[in-house]
Amino acid sequence: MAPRGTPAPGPHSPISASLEDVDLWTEFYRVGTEMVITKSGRRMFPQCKIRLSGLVPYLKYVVLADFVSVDNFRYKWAKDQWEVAGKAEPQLPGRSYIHPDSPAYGSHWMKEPVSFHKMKLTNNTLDQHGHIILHSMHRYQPRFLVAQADDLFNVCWNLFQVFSFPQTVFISVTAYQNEQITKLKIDNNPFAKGFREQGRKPRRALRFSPGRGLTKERLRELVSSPEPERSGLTKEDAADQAEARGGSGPVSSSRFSPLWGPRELNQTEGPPGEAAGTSPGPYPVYRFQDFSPGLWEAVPGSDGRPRPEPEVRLPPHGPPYPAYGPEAGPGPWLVPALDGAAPGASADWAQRPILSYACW
DNA sequence: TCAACTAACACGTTTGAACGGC
DNA sequence: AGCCGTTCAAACGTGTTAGTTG
Repeated sequence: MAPRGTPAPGPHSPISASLEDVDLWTEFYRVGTEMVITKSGRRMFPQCKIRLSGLVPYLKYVVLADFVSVDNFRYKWAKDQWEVAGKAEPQLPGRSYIHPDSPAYGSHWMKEPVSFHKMKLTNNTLDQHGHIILHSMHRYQPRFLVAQADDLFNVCWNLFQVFSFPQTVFISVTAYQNEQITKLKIDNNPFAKGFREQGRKPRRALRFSPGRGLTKERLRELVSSPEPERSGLTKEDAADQAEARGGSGPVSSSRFSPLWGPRELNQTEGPPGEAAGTSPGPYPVYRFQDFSPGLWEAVPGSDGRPRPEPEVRLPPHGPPYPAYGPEAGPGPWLVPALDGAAPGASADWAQRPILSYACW
């Protein structure tokens, strides 16, 4: 237990954070990182993992992550690149992922990299699992927040710092668009090892797939249908499927160009791997707009009385990293410049509450 | 017509319970 | 009884894929 009244880090605390696997992130970033989001929630790859330093070892901290939209556009994949498809969908109620170790002593956080690998992304706006809700085909960037706190419900919001990393910008998708990203993921994600070998067996040659609009009624119809086939699946097809699953079927070729391989990174283009903490000092006071009441209701011994609004300071502008518009170089993005704003700057950055909805 | 979405699938990894040996 | 290592099955996470929606 941290001794109360211990001098806390000053406004210019030396807390810093660096991104782990920065080379991998950079490699993904250079191709145009896509993160799959699903209704049931999908983990991120590469993983969000940061290394913290400069914390006071005997003080407790809460570490959390949230996501901010990078711009106000919706994107589409056309002609092998991302193009703006229109205005962004209205922002969803923000959710934050509180690291399950929170709160923990500074020494704990600094002992090893802080991993957010259990964090999941979803496009289900009605999600009740506490996953991070995002719109598909939008660009987002994770932010990492470190706040001094003895417990989750007694956070010292005057002493927090926000970290973000330019190479973690991604576009949320429901299915991969860029084959290069698919290849990168398969090559680097151990869970995708089954897709790494060219000799993998063809699957589901003519498998029944319910698809998006299958209702229970329709499913019942199909199941109870006297027809010997579903979705055109004949006995011969079924036999073919069985054969394919049995391992004696033809070998499917890789969907990827043999020319695609590890890219040599241009270090001069790569964004810095370490984020400067956004010191709370000079930022205007920001108040919560949508702090989940449920969070407060969960406080042990809560008396139900309204609590004072915690104060949060946010950076006045977008994160201090290079723009991602056309000026940013031959990246994968085709983004019109914003009027009166730096290309790629986050128009909503200062409008997004921190910890608007916490989940863990 | 087509981009976007969904969910079952095969396959590999991770996790944790059960077990045996010391 | 407690610890440690091994085994094994279930759970989990992955990209693929084809049907469906709008």
